[in-house]
Amino acid sequence: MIKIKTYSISELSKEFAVTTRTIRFYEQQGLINPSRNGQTRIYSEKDRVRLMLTLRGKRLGFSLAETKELFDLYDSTLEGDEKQLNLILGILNEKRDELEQQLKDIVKVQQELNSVTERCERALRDVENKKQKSA
Amino acid sequence: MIKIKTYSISELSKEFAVTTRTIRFYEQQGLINPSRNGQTRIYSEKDRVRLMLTLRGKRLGFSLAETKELFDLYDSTLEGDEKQLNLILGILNEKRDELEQQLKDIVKVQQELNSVTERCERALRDVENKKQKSA
DNA sequence: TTTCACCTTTACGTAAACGTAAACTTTGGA
DNA sequence: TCCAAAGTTTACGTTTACGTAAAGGTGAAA
Repeated sequence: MIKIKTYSISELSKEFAVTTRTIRFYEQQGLINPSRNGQTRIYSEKDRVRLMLTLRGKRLGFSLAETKELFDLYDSTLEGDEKQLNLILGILNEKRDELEQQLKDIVKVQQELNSVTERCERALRDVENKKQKSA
Repeated sequence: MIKIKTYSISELSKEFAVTTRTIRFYEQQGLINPSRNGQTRIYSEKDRVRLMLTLRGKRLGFSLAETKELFDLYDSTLEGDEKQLNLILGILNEKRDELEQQLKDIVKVQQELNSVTERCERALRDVENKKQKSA
């Protein structure tokens, strides 16, 4: 009998710093699929990974529906027919383009942040200089 | 008399592919500040840039409130005292960290997308092989 | 002059992503 | 044996970011 590591809802909630409400909500939206021991939810490693991926997606502004779509795509790659598989590849390419755009956006915002920081540091030096003079 | 380029709401709405409702909403939230000709809004280049930045922020999952905070920070760099300026620099550093995290997230998701794509292409080749055999 | 495009305000509606409260069961310790 | 901790379902509430009428002003072209 091989034992596979499982997790309780509170364990996952602590590990990822989200409420149990959030985790149950993700299940309701079809993002995770824990098994049950009676009423109690039991989370597998796969559930844990999907939770992690869901949260990572969130940080990138993915909606839960988008993330679920990707999960469903992934699951269907093992059984899809040719047309289905080509469709999936198309969607994956779209996502790839989105991510490319996001990368560009991030770089631009980083540059803007740097420019604001410089402006701020200049202003700070000006204040210092004034203090110097008035002393 | 120097003429400065201005924009109507529908011009901006077309350029950035958002509804006029969206643009007015952003104004209501304090993100842009068009002047008026009678009732009609007149957008300056600064308004246009802020709209652009707001939309870029959105693509990165920034809330309108967060973006507004950055705009306000930027505006206050020219008049802030020392304490204020240091506070701003602190917030900027936080944002920088967030962006770093986002960059890492993007790279990971890109890798995952690639892995799904490969899996998908393998499945596609398998289908092809089967077709070959049965022929 | 009237029609059309474009602008306005006001205001209720909505989807997403949870928060929060109520009411209940289950289970391992003191 | 009894309590506290952790689990459950149900369901209404909340915030964000707009959508979607409704009702009206304005200026130019036909």
